[in-house]
Amino acid sequence: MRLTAKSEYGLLAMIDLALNSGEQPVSAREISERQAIPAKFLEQLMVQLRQAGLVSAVRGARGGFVLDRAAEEITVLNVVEALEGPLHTTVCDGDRAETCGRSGACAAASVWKQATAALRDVFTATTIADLSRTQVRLDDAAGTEPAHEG
Amino acid sequence: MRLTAKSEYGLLAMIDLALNSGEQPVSAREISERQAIPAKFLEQLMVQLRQAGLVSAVRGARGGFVLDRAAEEITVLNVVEALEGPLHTTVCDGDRAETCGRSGACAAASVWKQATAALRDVFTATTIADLSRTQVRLDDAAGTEPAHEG
DNA sequence: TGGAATCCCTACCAAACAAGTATGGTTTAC
DNA sequence: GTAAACCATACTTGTTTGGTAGGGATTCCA
Repeated sequence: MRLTAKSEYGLLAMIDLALNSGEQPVSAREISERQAIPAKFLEQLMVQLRQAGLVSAVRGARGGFVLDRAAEEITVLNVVEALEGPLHTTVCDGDRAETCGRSGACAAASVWKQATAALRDVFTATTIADLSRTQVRLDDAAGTEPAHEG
Repeated sequence: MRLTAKSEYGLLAMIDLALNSGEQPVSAREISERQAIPAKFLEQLMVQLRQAGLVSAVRGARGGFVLDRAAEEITVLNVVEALEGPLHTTVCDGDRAETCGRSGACAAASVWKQATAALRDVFTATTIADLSRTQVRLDDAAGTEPAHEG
């Protein structure tokens, strides 16, 4: 239940990959420059995305990353959980659940559960493909420097 | 977009007040003992709840707190925002919104907006009265030490 | 009148976390 | 064999979390 810059950067990176990786992989440096993400920080995120099975890495010169499945098959939830860990309630959880005495039988807990479920719904309903299309549309409308080149 | 122990404690305190304050106000110490919340920490939260206009304080001996309006009229969002501040997006916000270049025209931002809206919906749909009824039902079903006495 | 209970206020603190930075190793194309 | 890239680990700096400490100010009650 905690969203940080990691999730934002992660989404931007995944959108960038969806839009720019064709035959060739896209290097972390390219993404970092295009999306204005600190290079070394992005490197760490790419490792997590790889470990989560969302991207594949190509090592060595001319290496980089490619999406490991179709952008339609990667949800925002996949990216967020890869970077922030499983989306759980944060509150009324773990230790507290026992120390408060009413293990599970707590009215407050139901609200947190609903909140988590609502977030999960939103994050599951949107894919990287959706966001890529949205981004292209926004870039074209603005006529500014696009995040995609080809 | 960040939920901490404050919100949990705050909800428990509000439910406790709804269930236990009749003619007499309920002291922070009573709440702290019944709900297993550190006493001095709860005191701070009660100040915030008072400043947000959710509870009224009665000072001096035999003093305490009472809800400032009907439990039906106090939403979870009221309590959460009183304790955590306004419910905004955390990510793609503030500085970042400018530095990333695409001021507003960012596909990722739309997801965070939807997420915040979804949370707001959940928190607005539930009142302290709802939670109090739920808590009574849970306590009765469990047959354990209840959080209400009258 | 004087405790004692209670809210009120400010300050302080340790641990965890966020968001990077630094350094170097390993793999691969050219 | 060198440069480009990923990979791994450790460190840093500032903020937040979840409290604690210590003393006020107010009010009931004996």
